[in-house]
Amino acid sequence: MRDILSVLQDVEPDLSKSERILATLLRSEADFIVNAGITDVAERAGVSPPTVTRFCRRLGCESFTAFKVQVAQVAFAGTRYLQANTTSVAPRDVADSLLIQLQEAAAKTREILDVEAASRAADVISNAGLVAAFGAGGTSSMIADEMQNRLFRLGLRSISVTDHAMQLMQAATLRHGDVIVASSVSGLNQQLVRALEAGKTYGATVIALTRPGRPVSAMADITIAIDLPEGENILRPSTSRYAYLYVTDLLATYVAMKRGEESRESLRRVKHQLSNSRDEDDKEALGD
Amino acid sequence: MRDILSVLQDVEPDLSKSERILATLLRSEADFIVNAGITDVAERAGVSPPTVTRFCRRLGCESFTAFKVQVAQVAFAGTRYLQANTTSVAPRDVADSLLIQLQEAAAKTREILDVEAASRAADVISNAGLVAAFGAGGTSSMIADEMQNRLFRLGLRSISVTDHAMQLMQAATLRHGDVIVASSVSGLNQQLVRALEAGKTYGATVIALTRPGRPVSAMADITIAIDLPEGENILRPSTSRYAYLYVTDLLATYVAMKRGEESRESLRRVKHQLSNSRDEDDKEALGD
DNA sequence: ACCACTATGTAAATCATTTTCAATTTGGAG
DNA sequence: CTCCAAATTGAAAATGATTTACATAGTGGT
Repeated sequence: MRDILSVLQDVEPDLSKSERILATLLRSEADFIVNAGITDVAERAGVSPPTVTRFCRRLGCESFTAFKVQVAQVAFAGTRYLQANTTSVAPRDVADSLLIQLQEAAAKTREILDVEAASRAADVISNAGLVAAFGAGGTSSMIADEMQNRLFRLGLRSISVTDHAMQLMQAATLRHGDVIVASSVSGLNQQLVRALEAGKTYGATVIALTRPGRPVSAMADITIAIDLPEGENILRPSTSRYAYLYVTDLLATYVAMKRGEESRESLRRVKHQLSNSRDEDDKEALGD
Repeated sequence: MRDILSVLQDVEPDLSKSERILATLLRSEADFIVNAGITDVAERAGVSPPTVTRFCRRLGCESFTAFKVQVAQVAFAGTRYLQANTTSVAPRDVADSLLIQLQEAAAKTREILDVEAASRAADVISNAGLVAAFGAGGTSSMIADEMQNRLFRLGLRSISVTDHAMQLMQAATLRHGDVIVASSVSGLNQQLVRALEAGKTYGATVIALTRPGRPVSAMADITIAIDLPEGENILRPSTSRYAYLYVTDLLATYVAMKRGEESRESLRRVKHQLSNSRDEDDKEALGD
């Protein structure tokens, strides 16, 4: 289902004068439209209600109400998200823009997510002798650490290796039943591929969180595909870290559920030790 | 502005029988409601139209149309996000549930975010002699690392310290003009507080990403408040990591913008070296 | 078992939206 | 420049959806 703003972009060329006024209103005051009747919208734009109806039709909506729903879906947080690629440097606008990028990255990932593959991966991890999380570079090493951080709490033996030489060495020590969880945003990391290759020759299973159809994925037994377009603004961070973090969370949650009581007991122990040493409120989250 | 589902959760206890049917329908078939009239909704639920109107009012909406807009804002991805607290263990449901938690965490953070404080914090960081990112425990140490990872790319001298003893030692070496960025989800971490105290006595400015009104915040010159309720399901991860990551991104982006050309040049260099050594496609993101 | 209060539905009334149609404007050809 | 045809727009009527008012059924407490 296409969103109403991209439709607007398409039909904009053959819009009439009054309709262009409405288009501007839509882009700048979507939150107003969402909470107004057709009369209010017409008045604010200085056109007549029938013109508004016609505008909605032209945008592919059956009625004004259907149109409003579409607008609401785009303006979901009720505010100024529509200026997602705004060039504004006002702090509030930058914050909003960043937020919508985050939301889009996560939603897109969920959309293309192969839950079946993720579930199988969680199965393999649940029964692993050792889980080695491999990754290098900003996002990937963060994910490797996070994966380790999440899995050890569930009572799994796990390590994070973010150095290529160490990955290769660690891979050499693996055996059948062990698992490598490899993250690579580009999917091109040759040194990582070499480590995975080594691990496989010793019987380890390779799970890759990466872009499909690239060397890292080719080496994996199970690939959980994550494929996001990167933004163009070099000053802005890549949103892929949210996608990777989401998938890591998901895998950890699946593993926790599969292991059930075993994981619960392990988490309880971790928490017990933490709250003992810190005399903190028992309700605090696991790990600061 | 509270979202309609949290309102539903609140008022659920004093809902009548028919209204409960509608609540179920709302949770399971929001996408249907969004594209239907009040008559259709009434029919599908087996109740009368006035009951639907009354249900909407109880949820704080002026009219059925206003209600539909609210629903559309929550169900923006057109699917089944609404079962946020589902007890289903089907992989797809778990994935959706995790996603909505992520989205909510980010949206909530954006809502209560003090952009003015964040902007001031970015100013301080931009002009720092050294930025020391402190954090310990799962989320906070990840954030400290990430902060360092983001800032050094912008040409700032920065380090990440995730060990309490090292934090104290490092703090002792700081001087006027240096900055500590401290993360603490609980806000109670006493050892972190001690390190901050030390840093301040030597003239460092303290920026805290933490829960307001707690010891860590009390020690900070600038607090960027992050305050999220934690879920009850122990097997599920805390969503606060997304909120912290979001704020980290935001700070890094502000800093990058404030430093402008200086940061751009630094990023370009980092990228240049990376692509030289890896012979990767030049379009790849900075750092894997 | 009765009463009072709440919940729900029916039908009428209201209100918003859409359709129809007439007026105005625009663009092109003579 | 002027006239005509087509497209655009708005006023008013018509439609259709939603809400209100009221009556009935149900529920819980004394």
